Formats: sequence, structure tokens, C-alpha cells
Amino acid sequence: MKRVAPGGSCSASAAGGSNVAGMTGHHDLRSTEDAITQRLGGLNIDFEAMWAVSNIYRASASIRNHFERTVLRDTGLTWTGFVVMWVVWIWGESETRHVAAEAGISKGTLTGVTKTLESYRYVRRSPHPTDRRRVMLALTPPGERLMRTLFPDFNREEAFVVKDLDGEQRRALAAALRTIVRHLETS
Amino acid sequence: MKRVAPGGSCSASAAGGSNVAGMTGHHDLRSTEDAITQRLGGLNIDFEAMWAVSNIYRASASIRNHFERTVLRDTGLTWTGFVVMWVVWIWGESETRHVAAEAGISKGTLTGVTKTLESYRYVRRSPHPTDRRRVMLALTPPGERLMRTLFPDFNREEAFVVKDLDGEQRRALAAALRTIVRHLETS
DNA sequence: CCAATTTCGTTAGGTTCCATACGATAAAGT
DNA sequence: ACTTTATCGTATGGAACCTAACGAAATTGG
Repeated sequence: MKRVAPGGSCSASAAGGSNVAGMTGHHDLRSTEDAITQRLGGLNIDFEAMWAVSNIYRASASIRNHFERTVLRDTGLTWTGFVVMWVVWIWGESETRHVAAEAGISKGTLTGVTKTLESYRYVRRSPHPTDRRRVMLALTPPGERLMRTLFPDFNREEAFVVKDLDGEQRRALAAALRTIVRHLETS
Repeated sequence: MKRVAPGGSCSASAAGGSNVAGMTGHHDLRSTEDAITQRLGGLNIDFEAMWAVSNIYRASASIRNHFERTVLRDTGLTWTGFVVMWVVWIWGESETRHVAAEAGISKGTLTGVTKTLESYRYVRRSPHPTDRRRVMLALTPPGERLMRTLFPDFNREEAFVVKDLDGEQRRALAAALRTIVRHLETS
């Protein structure tokens, strides 16, 4: 996403016509999956696995896109910037490698993202009390304030995303995904 | 992902220690979610929605990372490059805007990715038969050959990803995700 | 017809993100 | 002590990725 100075208005240009995730042009999910099934007819393919996995990725892209276009627009935060702040918010002051791992980004990436968030005065770096190689990350009061106001909006959008699923489906979805993550983490 | 010339060996350095998605350091999913629940105790939060949505993103990152480290390593393809080739493989020669939409990237990004894939001789550009503004994308014979050998490996890893889920869970997972994507696509 | 509008893909500019390669610090081995 | 060896976070270079602006081509409407 394009970056904007924190507090910047970013203003209009809302409905610009760009082709991004989720906007599958003239094809819907159904016809797409039909085309794939057709094309792969000859091969010995585990279709159930494919639909499950590919839809995780597709849903993820749609969701990230939705959030960038709703709650994150006009805040001056990118998705990753928000996730990093979220991690520091939840866990409190933390070592950078912990934050990188929780946020799902490399430590190199975190250096850059932190630099940006620091320039916005949302995050601050501190030396580790005993190990002088390490660096601690914490929210500044403005950063804290931002998360307190931003997160409820964020959660409202999360509820919107799963609006068409009932409680049982939501729990099953989360459980299935946890199983996958756990499996991949333990290689 | 770092790029390598097509056919380049990229060789070893396998188990390099970088902190990326899914490697949550010393915390597992359970304790992470517990910490979040604790921290958010006071607020009025839809936790079920949050677990469902956040785990989609987490699983997606883990999966992408897993594929980049297994089948895509040593192929010289990035995740996005593979997805673009996959789309062209499934649909056959296609207009760029269709490919961008199916791949979930902007048309501007596609221009760059196509340039890379073209330099590898995996993809070729052709003029549209009637509309001279448009450009068609197709796989070259080497590109076709690559997909034929690469995709079965890819599907094997997809099966690995959902190994711990039974057939019913896989179908339910895919169905729930389709519901979400459909909901977000129709705004 | 021919101007105005729309719709293409590409380009330009900037941020994010990764892998790799450091330089610095800490820990372990001798 | 004092070399190794491991582990920090950061710097670098390049691909991916977006938005916005653009030029060319197609479409529309007097």
C-alpha cells in the first residue's frame, strides 16, 4: 500500500480502478475452479487438498486487501506496520526477534518497518538491559493511543469478514487453520 | 524471496536461520492466543471472528513460506511468478488484465513480473488479435514443461499441508473460505 | 465524422519484503 | 586469558508490489 505521513488525510481517490486480489474480473470462484478441474483432468491430483490450500491464500489476500481499504486507509499504517504495532501492543515491550517472529516477517524487514514506525513516533527502540546486542521495542503513548482507538474498528471488520458463517463454522475454521499452522511449524 | 537465474542451482545454505512467518520463536499458537485474550480482557471484542480471521492470515503466511522453501526453492521462481505461470497454464493464452485479476496482483505489478518471466523464457507476450491496446500472455514450451513437472510436486506439498485434516474437514475449510471470499468480493 | 470519454498496458516513484553479508557482542572451548 | 563459534540487529541489493500518471487505441455521441 502507498504510504502516507501519519495523521495525513490521504483524502479521496477512493474508488480508483485497480486490479487487485479478490477482483477476479469476469470469472467467479466457481467457474475458476471448474476451469482448473478441466485443465487438470488427466493428472493425478489431490483436488480436496488443492481447494483447501488455494482458498486459504485467496481468502488471505482478499482480507488483507479489505483491511487496507477500510480501517487502515487514512491511518498512515501499512498492514505490516499495523501487525508489528499489534504485536508490541499485545506483548508489551519486546525483543525485536520476538516481534519479527510473531508478526511473520524477517528480522531484516522489521528493521525497516520499525524505522518507519519510529519516524511516526509510534514505536521506540531501547537497549536490552543485559545483552547489548539486542534491542527492545515498545509503543510510545501516541502509539498506544492509536491502537486503543484503531483495534475496535479492526475487530468490527473482522466480524464483517466472517458475517456469513455461523458460530460453529467460525470455530471449525479457526481450528482447522490452527492444525495446519501447527503442522507446518513443526515441519 | 531472493531471485535466482532460471536453472541456477542456488545450491546449499538451506537451513539458514531467518525469522519468518510461522516460526513463532519460543511461543506456540496456544500461548499467543492466551496472551491476546488476557491483554484484551477489558474490551468488547468478537473473539471468534478474530481467531478465524487472524488464523487465515497466519496459515497463509506459513503456507507461502513452506512452498518457497520446498518446491519453489531451486526453480528460480518466486511465489508470485509461479502463480502467474499457473494462471496462464490453467487458462491458456490470456489477456494481461485477466491474469492480474486471477493472480491477485495489480496490473502494474504484472508488468514487472512478466518482464522477469519473459527474461527466463518461460512466458511470451503477443499482440491481441483485434484490440491493439491489449497484450496476450502465453507459456513458452520450456514454461509449459516446467509447469508439468513442477505442479505435481506442488500438489504433493498441498496434500502435506492438510495432512492432519480429514476429508470432511478439508471440504468444510474450503467451503468456509469460499464463503468469505465471495462475501468480500461483492463488498 | 470527429471531439470527448473510456479502457488498455506501461512507466515512474516509493514502500515493503526477503536473503545475504556484515560488524558487534556474548558464549563456549582450550 | 583467548581464540573460536554462535547470535544479535543492521545494511545492502534486488524483486515484488502498490498508486498515480501517462500515451495509445477503442468507443461513444453529437
